[in-house]
Amino acid sequence: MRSMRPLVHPSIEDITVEGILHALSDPVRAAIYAELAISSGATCSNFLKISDRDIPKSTLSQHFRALREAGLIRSERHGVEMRNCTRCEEINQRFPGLVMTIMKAHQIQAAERLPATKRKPAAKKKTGGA
Amino acid sequence: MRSMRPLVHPSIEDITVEGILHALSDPVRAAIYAELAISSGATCSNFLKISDRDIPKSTLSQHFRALREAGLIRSERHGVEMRNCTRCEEINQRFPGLVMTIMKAHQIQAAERLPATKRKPAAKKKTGGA
DNA sequence: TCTATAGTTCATAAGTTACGAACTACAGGA
DNA sequence: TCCTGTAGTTCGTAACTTATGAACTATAGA
Repeated sequence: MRSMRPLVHPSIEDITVEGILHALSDPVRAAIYAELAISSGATCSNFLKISDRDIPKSTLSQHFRALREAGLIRSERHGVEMRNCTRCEEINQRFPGLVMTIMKAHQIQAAERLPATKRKPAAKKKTGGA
Repeated sequence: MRSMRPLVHPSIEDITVEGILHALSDPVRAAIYAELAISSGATCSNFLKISDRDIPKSTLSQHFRALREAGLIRSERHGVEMRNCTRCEEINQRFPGLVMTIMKAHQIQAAERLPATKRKPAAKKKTGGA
């Protein structure tokens, strides 16, 4: 009988920059992380569809594991489901601005891919033009 | 007769966050990039030894290619050698702070690995205080 | 031309990732 | 208690990626 290995959450000092970059270099994982940063507590199956793409649940489960073992998220079982939240405050203490800047860059890139008409009007800059 | 494919330098709008993160998630590539950020113009064979590790030149060549094709560096042949420099200003325009913050995080991590006596005393902060 | 140096390409072995099938874990009935 | 449904994990394996030695290209200088 196979048993279920316990969830691994590295302690803050065992989190590495390489690990964080690698985890967030995958677009599916970056999308999951971005969503969790907004809606803490989301579960694995909340992500069976990501940006019009179906992701098999075994794949999703591995992505959550990758994020968890890179130290980016914390997962907790609640009954039959798994609630996830980011560890952004801890990580930000150790690597100031790192995760935030990465997610911001992902946002910039996503905005560029949208046709201009679908983009949210950019927040007005102080130096806003004519 | 095999020919030598031309160097590929993506234009700034084809550079992706995923690509940057993936390229810099490798410790050898991050070390190369860090060094290039200081000593622009370094060549491939300047890196045959990195942090006490010997890297075969074919491997190094692939790492330079990965950095180049991710858009992080620009390589130019000068006679028999290849001079490399970062594209940090361009990238910083498009993804503000991204590369700098990543390199800073790598530095923080490297400093932690050194025994305290070997660490450079941290630069004094403006708000540095008792 | 020949020789030396710098770097690239190719073949392939080693490592990593994606995903379906089968499983564990838990909750809520009957 | 057992049964059923839902959530997520593990395993096997196919597909992909990466590292490296050997053989190559490209260039400089004698």
